[in-house]
Amino acid sequence: MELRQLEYFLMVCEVNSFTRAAERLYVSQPAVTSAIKSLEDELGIQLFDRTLKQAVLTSEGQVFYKHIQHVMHGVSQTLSEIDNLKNLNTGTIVLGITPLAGIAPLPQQLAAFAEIYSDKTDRRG
Amino acid sequence: MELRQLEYFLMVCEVNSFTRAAERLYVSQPAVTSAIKSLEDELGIQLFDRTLKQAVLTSEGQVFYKHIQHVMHGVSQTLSEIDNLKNLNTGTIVLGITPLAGIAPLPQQLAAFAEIYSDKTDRRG
DNA sequence: TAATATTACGTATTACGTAAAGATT
DNA sequence: AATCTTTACGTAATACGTAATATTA
Repeated sequence: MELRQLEYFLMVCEVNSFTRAAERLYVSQPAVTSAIKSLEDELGIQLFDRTLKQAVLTSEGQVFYKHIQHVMHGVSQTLSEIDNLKNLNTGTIVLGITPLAGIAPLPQQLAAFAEIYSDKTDRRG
Repeated sequence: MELRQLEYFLMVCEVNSFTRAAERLYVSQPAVTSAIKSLEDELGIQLFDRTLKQAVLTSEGQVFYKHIQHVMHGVSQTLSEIDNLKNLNTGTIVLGITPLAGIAPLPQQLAAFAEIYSDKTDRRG
């Protein structure tokens, strides 16, 4: 099971069509068919009913859908948080000071840092 | 980002070593190195500090770890639920009856079904 | 030097697109 | 007939293992 397959799966669920899902994912229809098929094979269940004009979830597919929605939401949140870390919107600064260095230059350095990131710094006292 | 990479990542976190993670995953060390490295490249952050003898999470790695734990737990739950569905431990039976068929044979048929799956049937009235 | 992680490289797997065929209304 | 899905197949990308190299205590 791969995230790519799950992504394709959610898209097919949303648009109820392999063709339209492929369009939105910017891949070919066969790519979607193949991904969903291998997913079904691995899970050992059929996810969609293709007998109708629309691709509609089977009852098992519905169960899978609910779970996978949560999983992919978690993935999204993870990537967002990582992006925040990279942009320094979130983060923790660890200060280490040796006795010899002294604390004399500290206030000035902290002020300089806060100045640079003035729009992003949360000054707690 | 792929589930395989996340699986490798969690294992390295657990054992604090690429070598031991590889052993537990039944793959070679280079496979783990490569998977983690491509994950780091894609995320744009460094997940582990390798300067020490042990592979230890960076601060960003710790954030990623917490999120991914939840994601993978969700994946596990999903697979468990699907297994339950396949084993008929969970499921919904939809009954459809046409007027012509009549309801006369129904009680007998339901009784027969409940008999077969007596250990798994939740009879609600 | 002993233990650990990385790099190099050849092989096998597979995701993809194009083209053709099958299936349902 | 028209629309949607699947199958066939060739190509490009990549996951893996073995072997060699680098790095740190």
